[in-house]
Parts: sequence; structure tokens; C-alpha cells
Amino acid sequence: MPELPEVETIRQSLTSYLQGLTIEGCQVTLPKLVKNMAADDFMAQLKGRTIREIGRRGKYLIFKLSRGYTLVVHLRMTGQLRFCASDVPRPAHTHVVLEFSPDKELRYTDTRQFGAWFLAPDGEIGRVAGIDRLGVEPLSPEFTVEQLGTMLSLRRGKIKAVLLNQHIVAGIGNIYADEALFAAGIHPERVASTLTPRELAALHFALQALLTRAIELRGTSVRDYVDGSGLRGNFQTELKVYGRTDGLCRLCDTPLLRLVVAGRSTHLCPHCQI
DNA sequence: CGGTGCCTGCTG
DNA sequence: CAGCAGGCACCG
Repeated sequence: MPELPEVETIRQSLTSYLQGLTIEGCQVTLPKLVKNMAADDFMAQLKGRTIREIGRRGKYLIFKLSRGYTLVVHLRMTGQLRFCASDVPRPAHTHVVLEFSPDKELRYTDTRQFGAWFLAPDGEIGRVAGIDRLGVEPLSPEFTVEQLGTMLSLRRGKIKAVLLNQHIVAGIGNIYADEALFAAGIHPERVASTLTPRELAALHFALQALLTRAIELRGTSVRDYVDGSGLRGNFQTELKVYGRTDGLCRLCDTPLLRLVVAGRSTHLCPHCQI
């Protein structure tokens, strides 16, 4: 479900609720979500720990806990984290609950059950959760045109597949890949190593501008996405190609195209993107 | 690299 | 009823 802007919005909203709170209890009712230990051990380890701060890396949420442990959550397609009063009925597909005093809960719902939870000592969590192998953060100073050019010059795959590869740039998913390629005028099936310097600059600019704007608008809510208090985002109103199958290009009125690239539904303007 | 599986629910 | 869904790991 969520890509970098959505996970960042969830991080911000949860921070305001959870920072400094102590986990009074934990219930896991879908044990397979906990990837690196038995669910019973997970619940026992979490109880009594305080949430110091909440971070993000790519599409991963990172909860720094007291006494040297870190909790990592990946929402995959349909995971949601919502903080609310304990007496509000729990929605369907609630698989993990963290309890706080007085009478508040963090609920994890996940219709498709693809999510992933990890708990480990601070020094091990990166390797355990796979965060160590992520590529550059696209909104960090380390993400430069030169660096993007170097990475893409080594890739023989299609540019869309490369953008979706979390080991190269972290946090881009299907929506922002399609939108960035449209904004940069690049066809999603172009071989990554063949982009011109002008195209590299346009793609770098488009990625940073889109992700920044999408965070400002608190994410894109096409289907399931909501933030930590259940609020939808607003970036869907600014989508130029994603999900606009049968629509016309907003720049040139050409009918938009839908292809499958890298196994994913892909939206583009065949006139503007070459 | 492409193809498939993981799951459930919604849409046409 | 088939097809599709904002992700990712695994297979050959």
C-alpha cells in the first residue's frame, strides 16, 4: 500500500501520539506477521518498553524502544497502523494490538496479511529486517544527480523496474515511479543505462519534487491508505498518469496507455514519454 | 531478468 | 466470474 510519502506521514502522525508512551501489553493474533521470532516471545519482549522515537527508512517504520531494542514494521500492500481509544470496536483484520495507558491502543490491520514485523536489539535490527541493504534515501543530501547517474549507468534493466528496486533508491513504489517518469518525459521501458544527462536531471528533480509534494499533502489515498489517525491523504488529486487508464494526457490530450512493466501495472503518455 | 506466490476483497 | 490491487521474496 504505502510508499515513502505515506510511510513518512504515518511516522509523523504516530510520533505525536506514541513518543514517550510505554507498551503495557501486546497481542498478536496472526503469528506469521512476526518474521524473526516466535509471536509469544515478541509479545513478551515488547511489554514494558517505552517508545523513544519513530523513524523511517524507505518504506520501513522504525520504533526505537527503551532498553536497547528496535521494532520495525513494513506495511506492504494493505497494512494500516492506527492509534485510537481502546473502547472503539476493533476493525476486521486487526492482527496486532499494542496497548497503552490509559485506554489507548495502536492497532495494525492488514487485509492481505503481507505485512512484516521485526524485533531485535538495536545493533542487529538492520540486518534482521533487511534495512541494511536498502538503497539511498531519495530526499537525503546523498541523493544527487551524479549518484543517480552512476547507479543507472550500471543497470541494463528497464528504468521502471530499476526505480522499483529498493536496493537502488529506497521508498519508490508503483504510483511515484509512474508519476516521476511522466514528469521527466521518460518511457518506463527505456533501459536505465541509456538515459541522457538531461533525462537524469529531470528524473532526479521529478522524484524529489513529487515525494516532497506528496508528503506535504499527507500521501496518496487511492484505496486503503490512511495515516496514524485514520485520515486520508490528498496527493491523489495531483496524479497525472497513475490510475488514469482511459484518461487523456493533461499536457497533450493523447489517450494514456496502460502496460505491464516489471510485472506491475504501468501508466504513461505515449506522446510525452519517449 | 521475467514469472510466481503470498492473501483477501473489490470491480466490471 | 476473472482480473486487478500502493510490495516483495523467491525461483529458474
